[in-house]
Amino acid sequence: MVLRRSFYARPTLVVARELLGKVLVHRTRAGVTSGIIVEVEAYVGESDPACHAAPGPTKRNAPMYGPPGHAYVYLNYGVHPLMNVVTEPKQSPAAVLIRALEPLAGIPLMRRRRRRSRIARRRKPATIPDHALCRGPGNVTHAMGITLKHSGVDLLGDTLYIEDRGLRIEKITWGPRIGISVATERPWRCHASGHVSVSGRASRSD
DNA sequence: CGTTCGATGCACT
DNA sequence: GTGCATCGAACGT
Repeated sequence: MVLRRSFYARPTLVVARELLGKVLVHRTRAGVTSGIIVEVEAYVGESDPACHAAPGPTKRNAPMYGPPGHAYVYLNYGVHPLMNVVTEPKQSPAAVLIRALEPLAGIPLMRRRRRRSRIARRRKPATIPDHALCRGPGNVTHAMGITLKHSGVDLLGDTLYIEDRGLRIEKITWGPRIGISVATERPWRCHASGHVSVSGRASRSD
């Protein structure tokens, strides 16, 4: 069943934890891709220096100031769209970054998308293992076909959404968020402990 | 094993 | 003009 608005309209750290085990689905003309969410990060409001809402409202971060249950997608390093899910009940700018999935449906399509992505095109052909297709936030968006055009999209629509399929991830680990230089003491990243599709090296071994 | 570094585009100051 | 919530190849140890 597709997650309702009320799922997202809760404190960001709660939504982050609850997103583990849920299934992200994207339906396109090319086909359906989906995967189990196994790694996320919380970015919580203007008081969080690592959150894109820290400088206040801008054109880019506008979706975070809107209703929960929408996507906030932005381009990172000129190469990678990163996908967030907008959270919190009111006009409180916060979101959860989707960092890794365990691929379920559309694995051949994911692999095709990864191979034709800008970075992959420059290097020699190498077969990407299934479990690495959506490992890392940039890889998630490439494999799922998520672009900047999805920023602001309602996740209660019928093309990009998140489902509860009754999966329960028992063991999770909280730790510092990756790739940021401020507020590194806040343990606002969580992932399925020891999962092969989780990004980072030390992270997968615990 | 570990670290460094280039690619690349857009929003923001 | 600057600086990224990254990726992975290429190098050093």
